[in-house]
Parts: sequence; C-alpha cells; structure tokens
Amino acid sequence: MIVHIDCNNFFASCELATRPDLQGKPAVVANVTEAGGGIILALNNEAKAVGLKRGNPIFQVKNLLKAKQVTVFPVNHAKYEDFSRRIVHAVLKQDLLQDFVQYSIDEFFGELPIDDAAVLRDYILKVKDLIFATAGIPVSCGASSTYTLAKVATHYAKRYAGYGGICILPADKYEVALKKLSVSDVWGIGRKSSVKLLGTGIQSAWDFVSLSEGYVRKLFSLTGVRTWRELKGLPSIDLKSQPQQQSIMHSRTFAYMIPDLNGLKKEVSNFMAAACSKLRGQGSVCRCVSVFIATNPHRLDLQQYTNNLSYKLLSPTSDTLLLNKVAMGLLENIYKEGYLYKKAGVVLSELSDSSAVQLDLFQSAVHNPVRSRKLMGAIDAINEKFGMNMIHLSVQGNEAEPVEKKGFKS
DNA sequence: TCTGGGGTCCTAGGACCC
DNA sequence: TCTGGGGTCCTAGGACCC
Repeated sequence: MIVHIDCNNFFASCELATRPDLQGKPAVVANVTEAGGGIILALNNEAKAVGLKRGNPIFQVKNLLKAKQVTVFPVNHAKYEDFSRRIVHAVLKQDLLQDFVQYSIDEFFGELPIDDAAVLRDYILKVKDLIFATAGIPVSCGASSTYTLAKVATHYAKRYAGYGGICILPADKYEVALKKLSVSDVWGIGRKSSVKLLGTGIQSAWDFVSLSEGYVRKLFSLTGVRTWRELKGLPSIDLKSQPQQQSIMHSRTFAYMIPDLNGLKKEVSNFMAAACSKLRGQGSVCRCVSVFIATNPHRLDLQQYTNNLSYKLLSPTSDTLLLNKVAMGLLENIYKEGYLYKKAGVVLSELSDSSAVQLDLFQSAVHNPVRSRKLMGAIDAINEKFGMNMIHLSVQGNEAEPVEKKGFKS
C-alpha cells in the first residue's frame, strides 16, 4: 500500500508550532511587500472559517484581517525548509516506511506491505504521532494502491473528522470514493482540464475513470492517461526513480517597478547569489544559466515586454563570480530601455554532482576551479556565520542604499 | 495603489542529419 | 513544375503540482 502524508496548513502550522498563545485564533502567512502588496500563502482553519482564502491579495482582504484580528506572519521559507528537513530525518531515522519519497516541502509518500486495514492504520498512526512529536506539525494521511488514490484517501482524511486524520482506501471502496469526488479535486487534473471535462458532462472522478483510454489520451495526452490508470488502481506514476533535481530558480516580483539596467543588475545578481548558495549547499554544480525579466502584466496601460536568455557553459560550476558574470551578460542582451520592469529571475539548470565535474579542456587560466571552490567555501561559511550577504559582489548593492526606492511605484 | 515563488512533464514544430 | 523517408535534438508554450 502507498501511504501519503500531507502536512496540514503547512506554512501556518510551522509559524504556530512555536506560538501556543495563538491556539484557536485565526492566522495567515503572507508574502507582504513594502509596497503593501502580496497574497495569502497559507492559513489555519480558523482563518479559513472567517472567509479568507489562499491566494487572496492582501489589499483586498485588509478590512477582514483587521476586523477578525487575524495574525499575519511574513513568509519565512528558511523556517519551513527546516521543519520539512526535521520531519524527513525523523521518519527516515525511525525507518517506519519503505521507499520514503519527499514529494514537496510538505508532502511525503512511503510504502507499507500491509493489507490489513487495522494494522495499517496503527502503523500510519505511529508515523503521524512521530511527526507531531518531532516538529509539532499535524498531518493527514491516506493509503491506497497507487499514489493518486492515496491522495484521494488523504482528501477524505482531511475533510471528515471521523477518520482521525487517517483514511485507508481499499479496492472495494474505490467506486464510492470516486463517485463522491469532484473531478477537479483529482491530483493531475487542473483548472483547464476540469473545464474541459465539465463541458462534456464529466463531473465526478468516477465519471472520468469510466471514459475510454483512447478518449482520455486524445483529450489530455500521456499525463492524463497516467492519472486515469492510477485512479483505476494501476500504478503508473514513478516518484522513486526521480533523478536529482533539474533546476534551481530564484525570482522575485519587485515592490517597485525598475526602469534601468543598473537597477535590474543589482536585483539579478542578488538572485544569482541566492541561487548559487543553494546550489553549493546541496553539493551541485550547473552548466546552464538563464535570466528572465518581465514588465507588470496587470498594468494594461503600460507597454509589455518579457524575455529570457540562456547560456551553456563549457564545464559546470557553482562559482558565484563566474555565473554572475554570465548572468549580467545575458541581462544586458535582453534588457530594453523604455519599459518598467516588475519581475526578474535566474534559473540554474543541467545540474550535476559537484564531486564529478567534467573539466573543460580549454578552461581559461583566470578561472581556477580549485581556487574557486576554496573562495566559495569561505564566502558561504562567512555568510552562514554572520548572516546572509555579509560578503557579496559589489553589483549586488548595499542594503543601506534603497536603490529600489528610486523605482516607479507599481 | 496593491495580484507569489519554485518546480515537473509533455507536445508540436522547426532545424538538422543521412 | 515536380521535391522521400526516417531519424534526432532543441525550443517554446502549455498544463500541472505544491
């Protein structure tokens, strides 16, 4: 049986894990910006009960937040990654699940060779309790024969208090479970596909399963067929043999719009520093660098422009200096004067393990990989000890000079 | 006034090869 | 004027996920 573990209201639960004083009170996590923008990223059940929703722009619900005295936590990704890591370590250490896979920051899959529902439930309860004891995070669990059906089970575990957070879905219950499930709640069927299906009268997950494979193939291609098969109890998704991560991205929407190349250079080099630090942190190197910039798509009154450019290095590296030099060149190439930029980002791709770097025969003498590794190691160590960006490239700018303030209000 | 950030996979079509 | 058949690789765009 496949076991699915889903942390409840993860970001909000992380914030509240250390705030017992806020028990029973509404709280949300939002990526608030200095310009007053931002959206709600996560909410506890109390915040949901007052009518707030994930994705609500803060400015639209400002009054509601105030009226209901909702606590707003600024998003803190480092904290959530830390909680996530602790959960993974705890579960792996106790070895309660086989083939444990981390699917996202707050979702995990594992397997148990147990058919008996009562025994299975006991086992899963141990995992659930362990996670709560370790991290203070409540989770919901589902178990069934495939990943997709296990997610269906979790869906019910979350919605019906009677399950106590654990729902086991055996083969003789597929039909009733899928008949009660809207097709739009199926993992793998998003908004576009739901509209398509509802248009042809397909409403429940069971309706979807009842379609022919050929029809599903034609409408939704291979991914749709996989979902369709999984709902029938035929394992068709493989999460275990996922190779290493394929890309690292760092991007931001700016509080203010930036008109000039130098302003963008400062932002992009900061993104690059963060991306490289993450790259080295996981012991990887990258061979491909991309940079993208975009204007504000919500400002229909302004000229729109978005572009991206990639560069493939001769040999992979994790050197911030080298990668940033490339990024600055890419940025200069795609930058066009006369636009107000609202968002930019960098992507590092074609990742590989840093221990097996293929050296470039024509490597320039200027860039010495051994020296680079020592320098980057020293930078990471200092930034780790004294705070992020204690050491940085001069183009990244100085926090004491709020350059972005010179930008245009969005 | 104000609308996130970080990922994956698949497909169609074009460029190119023999 | 007419213009094959069989491949690979790359890219952009779309859809999905959390």
